[in-house]
Amino acid sequence: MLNSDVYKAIAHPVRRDILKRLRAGPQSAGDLAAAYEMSKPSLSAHFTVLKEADLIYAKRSGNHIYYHLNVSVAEDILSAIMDLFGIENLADFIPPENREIL
Amino acid sequence: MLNSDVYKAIAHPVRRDILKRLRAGPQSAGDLAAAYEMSKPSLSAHFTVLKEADLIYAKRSGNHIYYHLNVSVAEDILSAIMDLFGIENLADFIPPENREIL
DNA sequence: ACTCTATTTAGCTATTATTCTAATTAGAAT
DNA sequence: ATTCTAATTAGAATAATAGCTAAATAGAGT
Repeated sequence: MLNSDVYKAIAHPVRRDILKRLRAGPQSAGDLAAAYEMSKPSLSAHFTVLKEADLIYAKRSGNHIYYHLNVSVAEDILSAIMDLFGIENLADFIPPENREIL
Repeated sequence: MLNSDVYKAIAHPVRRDILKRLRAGPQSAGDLAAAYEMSKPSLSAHFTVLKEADLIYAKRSGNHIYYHLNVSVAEDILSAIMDLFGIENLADFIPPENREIL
């Protein structure tokens, strides 16, 4: 089941932006910090929230810490939100021009 | 675009539960209040948050106020979250046993 | 062992969220 | 017009979030 902290984690715009940045691949805490007008400790706190929600995970390499997006929870979030709205037929949400992928 | 308040709105378990209840159809504020061990004013505050996020809307009938789920924002939320995780192929998230619906 | 760099933890303050009780509003019905 | 019911708004207390600076930790390199 979906970690309930996920909802709180994605409630903050900076944390959502961090997730988007990590889509392109892992990034170090410092690289991420450079992207925001915010102190490193504040960013670090956001990393902690995202980690506790299991949305990212950290790997140390040397004295850098690289954060990775945990894509595996995405499916859980999507189905939880579909459940929230009682959406059963996911196909309705695939735009017509993409339907041939099936 | 998706109202940014949506994320905060669904961050609270009671508010998520309210949405789930409204899937079955509109319900009055009082009926909803009866379902929670919480004062009516507190529930009312949650309704306000959900309204501001455009997730529900109210219709008065007599001296009851009926809350309706705003299903039309569901698609927006789903695509925003897919975007968050860089998911492009939604079909990957339809379980095999449901794929014949397409 | 010392130092340098990267990052986190600690401690603090300000803001926002959540809850309550009491008071108010809105409409219906007598 | 008064009263009853349904729901909200007002006001206050407490808890949680988010930001900062300063201090601590972890590992790499000298």
